[in-house]
Amino acid sequence: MGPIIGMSPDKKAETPGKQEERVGLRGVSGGPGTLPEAEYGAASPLATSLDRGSGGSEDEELTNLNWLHENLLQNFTLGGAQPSASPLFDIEGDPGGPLNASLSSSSQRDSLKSKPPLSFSLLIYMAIEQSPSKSLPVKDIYGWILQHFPYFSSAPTGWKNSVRHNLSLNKCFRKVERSLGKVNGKGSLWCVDPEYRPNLIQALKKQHLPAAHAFCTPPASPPRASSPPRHLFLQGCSLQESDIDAATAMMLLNSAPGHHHANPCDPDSPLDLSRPDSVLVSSDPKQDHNYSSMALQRCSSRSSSSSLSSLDEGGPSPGHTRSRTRPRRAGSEGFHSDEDSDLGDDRARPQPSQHRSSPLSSSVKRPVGKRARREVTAKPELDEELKEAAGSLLHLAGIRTSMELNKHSAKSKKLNRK
DNA sequence: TAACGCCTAAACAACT
DNA sequence: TAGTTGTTTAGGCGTT
Repeated sequence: MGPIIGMSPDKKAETPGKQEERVGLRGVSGGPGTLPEAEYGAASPLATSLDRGSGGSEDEELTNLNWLHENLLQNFTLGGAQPSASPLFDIEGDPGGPLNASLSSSSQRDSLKSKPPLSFSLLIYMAIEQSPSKSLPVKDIYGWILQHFPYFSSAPTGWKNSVRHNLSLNKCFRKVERSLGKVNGKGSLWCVDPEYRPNLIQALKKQHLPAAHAFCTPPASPPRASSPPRHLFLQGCSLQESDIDAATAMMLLNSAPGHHHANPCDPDSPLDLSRPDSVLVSSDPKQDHNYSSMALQRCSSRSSSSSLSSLDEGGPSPGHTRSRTRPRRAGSEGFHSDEDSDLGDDRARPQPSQHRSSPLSSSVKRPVGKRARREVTAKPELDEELKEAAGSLLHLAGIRTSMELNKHSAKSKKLNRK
């Protein structure tokens, strides 16, 4: 998994030195966008023990960890509303957070200059999810990315093209008609298709899980420089998969009816935490290294064998091999569902561009029926279940992480004695 | 080696 | 008219 890495700024030589001027994320001026100030200006409750105890030998890893730490966790925190309210943010017992100290390290400066090891799909997803309305115009997506990833501020404008390309091509994102979402301004609002949100979440998890494990268990061989950790390094090395699941649940909590803002795409269908398969968690280690749509399809297929999955209704269907038979160009990016299967084999064949470039194509090509089906899951009585489930996960994450921290600190003491 | 995922660039049309 | 937005195509690279 490293197309991003492969196209690192080093290769492209797209990292001018002016990045140094805006090392701190908080130093980035408020971007355009509708994001609340809390998302940008929140203090750093996330300083990890690693930030403080970073050794020079781990600089390579810390660069990436800090990158994720700084760029994602501090901002992608359950909507960014109250980051410090989460157990995951408090367990360090350092509410203030040595952000400045952290940012003073050269590794973090480097991390901010590095291209984020996340696909544009996930960047867009995070941007949209962090927006109060769960929808953003392209310009605000630009702004969010610029805000959180200063790398792009000095990168050639091609990345914007890539963003638009992703929005258009990636089925995870839906365009909201201007009449619904935005009266003024140019362009449409973009939101995350709730049907694909589990996929995106899964992808997000797949980004960080492998390395999280790798960090919990010291790697036998030094990590390759070309493949930095792609994970959300939550609270140092003490995270386990369940913790990250909890973190994901926290993230999802932001989408819960009682917590999330109106989603123009699907205001009534938050991710159903009461359904364990809503968040596709794979236990297959192989899938941890692949957040591709195929992996997700396999994953959903697997999970669907034991229970009814939301993706079973609207997502990839078992044995669906569309992406293999279809020219990869047609929607090769992003996460696929059986949306295409709804259309039959028509989509399995190359289609003239005229079909897709229809003025109404973007709004018509997405089946409406599935929306109605999904609404069934959005029962008001599920709200409490959602909250309880997420709360339990939060609690579990906090306790577990604290326990792990204690273990970790005890281990550190042992080492210090030696 | 092929398939796949992702990124990048480019072109074009539509819109503001 | 210029800039932005959205769509599409093509090609390259890395991973599996």
